[in-house]
Amino acid sequence: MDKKIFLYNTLGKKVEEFKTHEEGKVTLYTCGPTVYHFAHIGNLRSYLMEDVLEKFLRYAGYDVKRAMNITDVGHLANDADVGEDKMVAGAKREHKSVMEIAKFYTDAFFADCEKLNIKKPEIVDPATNNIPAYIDLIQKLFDKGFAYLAGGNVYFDTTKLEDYYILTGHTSEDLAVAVRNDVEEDTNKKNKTDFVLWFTKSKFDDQELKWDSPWGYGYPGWHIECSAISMKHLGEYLDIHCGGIDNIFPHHTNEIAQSEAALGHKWCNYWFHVQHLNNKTGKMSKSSGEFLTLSLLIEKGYDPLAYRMFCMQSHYRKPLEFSYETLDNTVFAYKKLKDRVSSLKDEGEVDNNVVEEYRGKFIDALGNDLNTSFAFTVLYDMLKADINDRTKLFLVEDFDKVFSLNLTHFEPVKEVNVDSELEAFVLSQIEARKEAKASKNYALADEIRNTLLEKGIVLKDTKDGTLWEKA
RNA sequence: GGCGGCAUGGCCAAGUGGUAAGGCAGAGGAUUGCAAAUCCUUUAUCCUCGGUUCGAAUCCGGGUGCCGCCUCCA
Repeated sequence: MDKKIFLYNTLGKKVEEFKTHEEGKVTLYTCGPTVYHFAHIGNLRSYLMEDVLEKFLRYAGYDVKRAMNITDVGHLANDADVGEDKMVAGAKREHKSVMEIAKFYTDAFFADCEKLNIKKPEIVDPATNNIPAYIDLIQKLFDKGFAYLAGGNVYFDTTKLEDYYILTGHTSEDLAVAVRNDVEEDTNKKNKTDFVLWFTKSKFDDQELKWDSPWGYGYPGWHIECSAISMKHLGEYLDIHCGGIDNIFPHHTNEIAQSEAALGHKWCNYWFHVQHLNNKTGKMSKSSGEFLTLSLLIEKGYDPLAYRMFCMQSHYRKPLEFSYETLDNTVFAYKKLKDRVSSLKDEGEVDNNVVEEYRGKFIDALGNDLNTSFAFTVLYDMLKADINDRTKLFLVEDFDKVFSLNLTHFEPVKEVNVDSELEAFVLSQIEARKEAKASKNYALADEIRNTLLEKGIVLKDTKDGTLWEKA
């Protein structure tokens, strides 16, 4: 950690030097997925950039402890503020039990992550696993006078806080005028911004998942899980809390409210928010617009890692517009980059001075509010520089700890057992073509090349002879 | 209506006061029997108007456009 790292902090709305609560250690919390449907590639953009953040912090020398929840309890079903819990809706749609649905989509989520080389956080904890922790936390809020009971539900009283709007820049007047007209107001609340900590009496009666509590049989409000799960695993002081930008209000605002009310001191120092992925019509979301999943991209023939590179070429705090044109652009760039790396020879000796120089540039780029785009520039500059191939390979492998683009995983051109027959055939064809060329029978030479191409074999004539690869 | 973000060449994108990185595509050249691959060269005054400054893409103010949030969403 000899280099300073700077990150944009939503709390304060500016780029700040990153300092951990405990020297050399980072506690990192991520709002996990709600597992009632597949994640779309916009969701995955957030997790992807958070993965880059985590890997970069490790690269820079921090010991990172990261936790993530899985939301397998109630979220509402649709825009109109009516209907049933989303998990229940998902279960009905697919004729499965709620917990089966949760398991299915949790697995699907992590399968997507794996394809994108997103590391699974070492701590993943489902919301349904932590009911006693929510009850403890809510009890604490009662003891301290922040919670009240109304109409059977437990609410958090936001007026008891000094600065409820710390994350958003709103004022209480703003919301007083603003509230959307399609939302049915909850008359139990003392204040508009108060939120539910525990439901016993819900508009949504067909909740399948309910638990006993001191306030009655019911289920937790949707903010409490993140506070409780984070504190359970990461303690009273959190370094970084990540999430999508649309979680700033109300979810993260309310997390801060309940956490700091319970703890009696500042809870989390840095708030890291990833912007949306848009398409031409606007935000990609679960409830509106095009629902593009990773599986769909794969079906269309895209390498998930090309999507990873697509995201990293842009900045996490900029809205990114998805289009196939731009993705195709990245597909070419990714292939060219890998080809370039694969052509490096394992020659020379690793030059440690050069390594340190470029590692420094790489850390400077990413340490500047995770400037992934510039990190690629460092990579390209390094590949162009006048240094030996082994040093380049070493650095590519090193940078790839953060990029995670499998830049040094080359497809084996020849698989000894499986393709030896094919290899012999191709080599004989190459030899035949060479002879044809030597006798200036170009028609035959081209025919051989075209025939191989139809079989998916691409020939490359180089100074050292003809090479081939499977397209 | 309130709050917030964004606006750089065909596309993506860096840049945080000193005179426009990088990638992809395109063009020209080298190489090739021709191609592909590879290598070299090459393409902008930064949405608009005004201000501050010796000097602004970069700071300030007014527009315009796009996007998000305002208790379902990453």
